[in-house]
Amino acid sequence: MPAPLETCLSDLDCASNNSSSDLSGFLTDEEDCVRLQLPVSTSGPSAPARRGAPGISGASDVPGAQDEEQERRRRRGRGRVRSEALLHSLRRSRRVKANDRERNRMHNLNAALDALRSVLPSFPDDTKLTKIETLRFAYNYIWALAETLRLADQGLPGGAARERLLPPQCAPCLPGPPSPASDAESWGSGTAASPCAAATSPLSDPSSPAASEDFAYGPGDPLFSFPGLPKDLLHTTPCFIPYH
DNA sequence: TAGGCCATCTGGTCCT
DNA sequence: AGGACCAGATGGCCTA
Repeated sequence: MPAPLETCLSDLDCASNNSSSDLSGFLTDEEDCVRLQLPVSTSGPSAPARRGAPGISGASDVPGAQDEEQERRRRRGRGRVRSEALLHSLRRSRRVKANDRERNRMHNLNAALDALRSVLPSFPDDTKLTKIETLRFAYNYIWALAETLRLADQGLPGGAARERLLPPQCAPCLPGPPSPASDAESWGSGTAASPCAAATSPLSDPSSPAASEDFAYGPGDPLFSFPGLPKDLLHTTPCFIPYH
């Protein structure tokens, strides 16, 4: 008893899961027809012996014009079924290969995402950013770094610029994600009580979209912070990735 | 148990 | 024609 179609297809899936995208040769005539529980082509020397095989046809082998016509119809029918099966199998093989490519593509995408995570300031141990968090955080990080450079280029004397941008109190102020509550309190406030109050707040920067409600992360979001940069600056870092 | 995140499959669309 | 890309669907795993 040949394996049912579903089994054959799942076999194909298993083959693809083994990263075996080479499916050439799986569509050979008889083998495929057996696998797909379909009639084998009647062409060729072995065809007559297959006539009348169980499950294919109940026709007799008695010669005659009527029988020949029936046989021709039968052969045409078998051919159609066979071609449909081959078409189905062809589609299936293409799908399997496409799945393989898609899987590989997503693996590459994830590898790139891992590479991005690796260059972002690290969070506490065992904390892995999700995909969307990684993208948003990276955006914020780049924005903050660019903002730092921009401020540094505004003619502040070297040491002063650095001190203003990175006041000593702020250097260690973000060893990890701050609590949302404290973030919310310091969001854009720039109060004198803040250890980072001296830092420039880009919130006043008209080019900063930080205040827009369209942005994903608010002041309470831990992804607004990372070590080594002024808190005020960090907390006003925009994120252009809107919520849906 | 509900919700979030993820991997995978799938069909459609666009591009080369 | 075949590959890349995309978005929707689905099911598994984990956590609050």
